[in-house]
Amino acid sequence: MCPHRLVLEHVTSRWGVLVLDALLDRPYRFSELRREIGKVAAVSEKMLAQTLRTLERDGFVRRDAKPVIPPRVDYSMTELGREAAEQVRALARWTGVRMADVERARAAYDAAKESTSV
Amino acid sequence: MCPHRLVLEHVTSRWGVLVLDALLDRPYRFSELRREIGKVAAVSEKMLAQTLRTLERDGFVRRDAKPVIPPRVDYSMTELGREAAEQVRALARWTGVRMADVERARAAYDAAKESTSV
DNA sequence: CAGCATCCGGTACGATACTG
DNA sequence: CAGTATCGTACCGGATGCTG
Repeated sequence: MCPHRLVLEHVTSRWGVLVLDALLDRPYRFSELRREIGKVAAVSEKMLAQTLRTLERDGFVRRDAKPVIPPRVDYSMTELGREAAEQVRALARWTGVRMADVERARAAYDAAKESTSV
Repeated sequence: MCPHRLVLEHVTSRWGVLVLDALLDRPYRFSELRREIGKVAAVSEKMLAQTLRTLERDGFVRRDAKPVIPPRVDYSMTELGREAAEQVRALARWTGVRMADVERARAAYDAAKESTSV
């Protein structure tokens, strides 16, 4: 399987999309980011950490851990990540814009199914 | 959860990406499409059928079943689907172009981990 | 050929508890 | 605060067999 397909899956993954979208606007601390994303969909600590690590490893997200007590870790976008995030956001926006068409299509589809089954 | 997030997930799903990409070039019959996608990654009949149904319901794919024996079903893109597919393809292309950067980032990340753990 | 029904294993994911 | 470790589950997705 093509290696770049995996990268695409990381970027378009459930939480990857939301992380990229949030970090595109400004850096976030861990819990802060969790709360921000939580406005849209509840993400567990585990999945957020995992997603961030994956994106960091792929070079999309920069992790900046300050050696202080209490711990403080800031996440921000790299230039590479910014390019990815912009495309992801464009696609996300597009789905928003076209949502009405999608729902119309769904209604038509469901209506057609209904008439054949009854 | 925002409804358009679901649409995004359909479009960027494992097989959704490949289906959209293939149908962007030309219409396909079911098994033909399965073979075409199979060049990249093996998809089961079940998942292909499921993916196609979802994309059809969302109004991205047009399904044209001819009432003949043996059955013949052609799948093609709607205008809405074409818009989505083009963005998905652009993102897929981008990951291909930037793959070298990603791999360099991964090597750096793994090397850093290695030195701290040893 | 197209595609639905069924079963079944892997893993993605969430909840909770614990650590530095 | 920022995670890791562990556990339990729900669902994704594959294999197989059957129908029109």
